Amino acid sequence: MTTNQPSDTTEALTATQPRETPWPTVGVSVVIFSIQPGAQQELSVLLVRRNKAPYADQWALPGGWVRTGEALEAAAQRHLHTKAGLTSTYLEQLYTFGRPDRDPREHRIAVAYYALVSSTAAQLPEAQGDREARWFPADQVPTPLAFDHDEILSYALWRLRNKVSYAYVAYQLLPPTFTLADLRKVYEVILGHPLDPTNFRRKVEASGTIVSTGKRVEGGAHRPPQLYRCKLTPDQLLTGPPS
Amino acid sequence: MTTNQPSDTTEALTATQPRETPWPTVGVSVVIFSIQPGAQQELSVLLVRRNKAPYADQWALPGGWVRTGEALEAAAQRHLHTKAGLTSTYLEQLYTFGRPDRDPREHRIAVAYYALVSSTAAQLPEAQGDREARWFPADQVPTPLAFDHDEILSYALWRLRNKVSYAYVAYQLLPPTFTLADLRKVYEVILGHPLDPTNFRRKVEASGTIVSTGKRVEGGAHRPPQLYRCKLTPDQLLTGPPS
DNA sequence: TAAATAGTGTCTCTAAGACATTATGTG
DNA sequence: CACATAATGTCTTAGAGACACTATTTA
Repeated sequence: MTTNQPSDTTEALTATQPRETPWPTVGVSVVIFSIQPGAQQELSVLLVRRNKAPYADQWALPGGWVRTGEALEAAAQRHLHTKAGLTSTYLEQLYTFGRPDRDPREHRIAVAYYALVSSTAAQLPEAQGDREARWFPADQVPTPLAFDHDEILSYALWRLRNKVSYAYVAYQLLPPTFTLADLRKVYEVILGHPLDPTNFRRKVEASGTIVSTGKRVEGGAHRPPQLYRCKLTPDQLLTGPPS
Repeated sequence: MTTNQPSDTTEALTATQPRETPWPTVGVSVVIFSIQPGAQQELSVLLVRRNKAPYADQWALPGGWVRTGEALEAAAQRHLHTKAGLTSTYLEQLYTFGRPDRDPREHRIAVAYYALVSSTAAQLPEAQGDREARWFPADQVPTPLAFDHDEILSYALWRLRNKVSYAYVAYQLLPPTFTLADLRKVYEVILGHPLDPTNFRRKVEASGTIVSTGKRVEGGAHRPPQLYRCKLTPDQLLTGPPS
């Protein structure tokens, strides 16, 4: 019975034949999104490379066990921190995946979350602990991912693309101050198509979710844009902005 | 260890002090919606009365264990059937509730589903198995419900009200043939406010989701309305109709 | 033919999108 | 001054909602 005891070393099992647990076990998986700073600003996802069977050497979503007595979201935050070295301002439950054969070792249910981290905080990851961790453009991940993580990822992408069009989640991907062009870029990158700068400005300004800091970007080759700050009231967190 | 073995009789435990399980256990809870036929057509929810501690005699959502090797949705369907005697055409995962203290006995995670059953199929329930089962108007349930079921129910209501405004779920609550007034009533009951019959008709007809059967309702005191049938194409299942 | 509900036609208002135009900074 | 991007203003169009009006059945 002790071999059924959950721990992070349980994954060291090399046996790939299914194990009969007395009931299904539970883990969390986290899809971590960010927009990488630099030239090609793309929507990116953090993946870790597995170093144990099953799916050894394949890329996977960070995640792991839920401990007895631990809230689901706390478990997600914990794995976000220990596996990816990140702290997220935004963490939302996605869906729970429970196909009995999704893990060849045993019936393990995964509660999937997605996290948004700001482009400033997202720089550091790389080589976290013993596992290799890397950012990949969201539409160019090294498929197939381990387990059913391809399915989880595409669902997360769908949800994010959906959510961005009716809620103010885009700010979570930006540093504290940003230009309107930055904000627009976030929407464009997530939605996958360009937006009219004119109409975008009008909608965002009408929403009342941003305040000018008075400062401007310096060093640009041309007319410098204003720097804004996000000002979200609680009731604005749900309903939203551009499409 | 055998006392930790999940089974439907585990609930017979009378001890209310928390039990340390090696890891969290998993169950499903199902919010079953229907619109009861008859005079006051209201949005209703099926509840079962608990006959064991904890929360003995209180009303609760039907649900129970997920078996090892059983898919989550299959577990939801099974409990829908055994606890409520119903078969649902529509079953959708809602959210997963995992607060460690949500069940006083142990850390049990609940994957919540909601089901829509047509008003014809919904007649029969009552006295299913040994437990009392009853339909309650969705906004007049006997609070507090057992566990965190109040929270689950209000989330389900929020989701249904939301979903009805962008997806064609209303048809799931109706018999195979129905009048436009019937369909409108479903929307009104879920949304909680009246809709303009004129504009409603226009939108539904424009959506192309209904076909006239050519028949009319007979026996009415006045001009008889047409009977329609739902004709949903796969790509219409997601995006939608009236608000 | 009166009552009641089914079903049609039309108007207004708002918001999204397209796009022309003006403003202001840097080389 | 040339250029590039920021920011403003205006027009068109599609859709939601309000509501006046016509049609058809039964008592």
